[in-house]
Amino acid sequence: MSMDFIPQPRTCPSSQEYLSVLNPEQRAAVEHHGSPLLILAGAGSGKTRVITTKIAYLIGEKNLPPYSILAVTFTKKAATEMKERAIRLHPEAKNSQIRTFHSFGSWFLRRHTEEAGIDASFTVYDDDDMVTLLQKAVLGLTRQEAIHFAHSISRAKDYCLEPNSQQLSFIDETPNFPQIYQAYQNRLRETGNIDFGDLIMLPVLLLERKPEIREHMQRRFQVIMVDEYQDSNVAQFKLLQLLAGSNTYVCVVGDDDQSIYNFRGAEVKNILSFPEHFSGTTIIKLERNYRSIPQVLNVANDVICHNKNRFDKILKHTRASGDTPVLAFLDNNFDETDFCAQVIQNAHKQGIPYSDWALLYRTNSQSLTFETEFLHRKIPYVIVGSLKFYDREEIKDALAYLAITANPKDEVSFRRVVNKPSRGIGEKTQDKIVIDSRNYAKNSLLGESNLLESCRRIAKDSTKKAKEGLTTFVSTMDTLIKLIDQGQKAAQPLPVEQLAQQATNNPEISTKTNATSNTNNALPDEAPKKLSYLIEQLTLLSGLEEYHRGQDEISGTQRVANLQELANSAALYPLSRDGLLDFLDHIELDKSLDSRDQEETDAVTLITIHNTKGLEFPRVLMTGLETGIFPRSDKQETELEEERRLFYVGVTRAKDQLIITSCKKRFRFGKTDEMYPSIFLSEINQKNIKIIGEKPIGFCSSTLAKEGNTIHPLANRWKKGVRVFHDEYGYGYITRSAVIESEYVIIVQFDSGAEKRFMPEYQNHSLMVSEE
DNA sequence: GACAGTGAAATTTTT
DNA sequence: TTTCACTGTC
Repeated sequence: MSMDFIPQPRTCPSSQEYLSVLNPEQRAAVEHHGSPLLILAGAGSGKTRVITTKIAYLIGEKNLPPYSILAVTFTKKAATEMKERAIRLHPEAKNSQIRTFHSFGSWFLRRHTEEAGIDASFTVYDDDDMVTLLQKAVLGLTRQEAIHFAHSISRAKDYCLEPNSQQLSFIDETPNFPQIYQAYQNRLRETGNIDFGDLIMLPVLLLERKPEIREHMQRRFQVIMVDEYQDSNVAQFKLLQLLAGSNTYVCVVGDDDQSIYNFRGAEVKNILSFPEHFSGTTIIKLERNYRSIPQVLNVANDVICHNKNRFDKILKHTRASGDTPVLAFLDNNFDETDFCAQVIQNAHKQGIPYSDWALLYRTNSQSLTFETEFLHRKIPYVIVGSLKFYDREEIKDALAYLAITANPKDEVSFRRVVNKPSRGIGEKTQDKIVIDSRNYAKNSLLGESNLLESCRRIAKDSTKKAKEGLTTFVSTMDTLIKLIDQGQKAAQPLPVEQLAQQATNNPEISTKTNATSNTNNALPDEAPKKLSYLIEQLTLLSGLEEYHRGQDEISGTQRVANLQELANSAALYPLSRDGLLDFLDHIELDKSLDSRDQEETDAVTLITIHNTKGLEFPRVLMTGLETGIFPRSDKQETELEEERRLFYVGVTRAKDQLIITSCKKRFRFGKTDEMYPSIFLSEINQKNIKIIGEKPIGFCSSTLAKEGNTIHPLANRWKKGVRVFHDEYGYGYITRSAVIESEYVIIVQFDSGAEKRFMPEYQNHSLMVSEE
């Protein structure tokens, strides 16, 4: 991780200084000790400040060893920022564990691979890899089904449910789901690798079953803090419980209004029931918002108060008055792109830096038009979170070669590249090799299977073409493995020191720090021993480069350049097994981060709203506020409430300026769809927002009648849930009704998927209540 | 086993 | 519009 390279500030504030900037509640939270602590912190109330200050305070004032502090959060970006800020307050914080939950899981498992029954050089399978493996573990699944079950398995792991759990039906009611899960799990263990869910679940199981590991961890971490606690899932909650010994100080921070990951297994009840699980809990509320101007908070409050399932709380504003947020109605998404670009450029002319701006959207796909336009206008931007780079075919291929180099049992990566570029090794041959490897593992006393060994065996009685192909592949892999092992040898001298250091009570000044210094002190060998060298060799030897060079010429892509960039990004890692694993971890757990260490550039941030959690920006453009996009669907009340919380999160990112856009038309799937304003827009009180552009017909902020209260003459016949038929659109249900400027309006969700708005009074016979 | 041609589906959100 | 999974032919 990049954090090891963050320059330390010349001067650090004294504890007097950093405590004096806190308000009484924040200060109480920092100084609190002796019982579990739950901090209920509204948006922008300075909770990251509290956590980082608390870390500095514990190290500086309470003389706690930095490595005994564990602070976890959810997104990599938030973790990085937390670490940076903590280090600014106290340089020793660099030796504290400040990580995402998943990277903590990885850290933990790397130290306990044997007990966990996984390969010492394990890598992490992503969702795609899960699907590939599942299709091989359970034959006959279509891709769709495999995606479905892979999803269910992930959910099961979020709840820490094993294949034999009685509660699995709660996740997926398919009768043979437990068998499918079990088959997948067996196959996964055969590869020696793990998936994302395992990063949390395996540590939990290990801590449950191995008292000595648990006790060691509980001694190790005297303080555990969790940020964004409202988004923890059951497995993460269990992990926290197991890590916390009787003497561990536990402090969690969260806000139920910002819970936006329920779809991924997050349980708001974790935060609600925290005091029950940690007896004697002290609760501190942070209700003063320091981030946003009052006008922004008004908009946020207008909307969030429409949620029924929430604690009533008051966000008190502390800042001086600013500009009223703007709601811009635009004709179509190209106008939207233009408008946003224009706003940013105009501001730039007046001296407002690009980096003041964040452009928010609901789905990653929305970023594309902005990217094109910004490139065109030469507006610098950075994209956060889209899998852009690491999701590219050529990059995934190269990474698969690397994964096999690390772990030759990696079936998924093996299948991905054994025949790429084409070597005449089809699926049949692949199956043979994998089966051979699995049989070997079962029959051999050694128990170690190895796909490369199996390739050699199978090659013997294969057709000429396949034989040649296999030989080429195996010799490529052999060379790569030799390279990395030579590198490892070169890096030997220091790991001894590392062991010595571990003996002294400070187990992991991360392997990386040492490994990096290894390279610097490396043996006086010829070439510089960087991991980039391995990647360069890989792309050449495997034939990937040549293959993609051809592709580049045909379709004008940049694939060879991308491969080179991947190699460059590995320059910070040593050519060794540890270096390779670090690199792969870094990529797998941190796809959001740009491969280049983010230089301080003046650029607009393009980001999904989910990814903004924990971040703030001086100026925010929130785009695509249209029904069907945001909220995506309003089928279910609970889902709508989560979308509303997401809106709340987006709005409360803004410090000084907020602009919201909504289009009447949107071009997608090769055609233009008519769009309607998001329901959230009508929940904003008229006096709190400045509307520009032509209002869509029938739109009026904050006069949309609440459901059930409608007393319009038409309300009885045309009410929510009624089945209707339309001449053109067919059958559908009324999903919403309202009185808008004294007109009765309904929204119909048609079976065809279309969603339309009608005024029944004027529909005559094209729309009627179905007698079906 | 490779490849060209087809038809249908596609956009949640993340580690 | 683009992409990807599936089918049939060589």
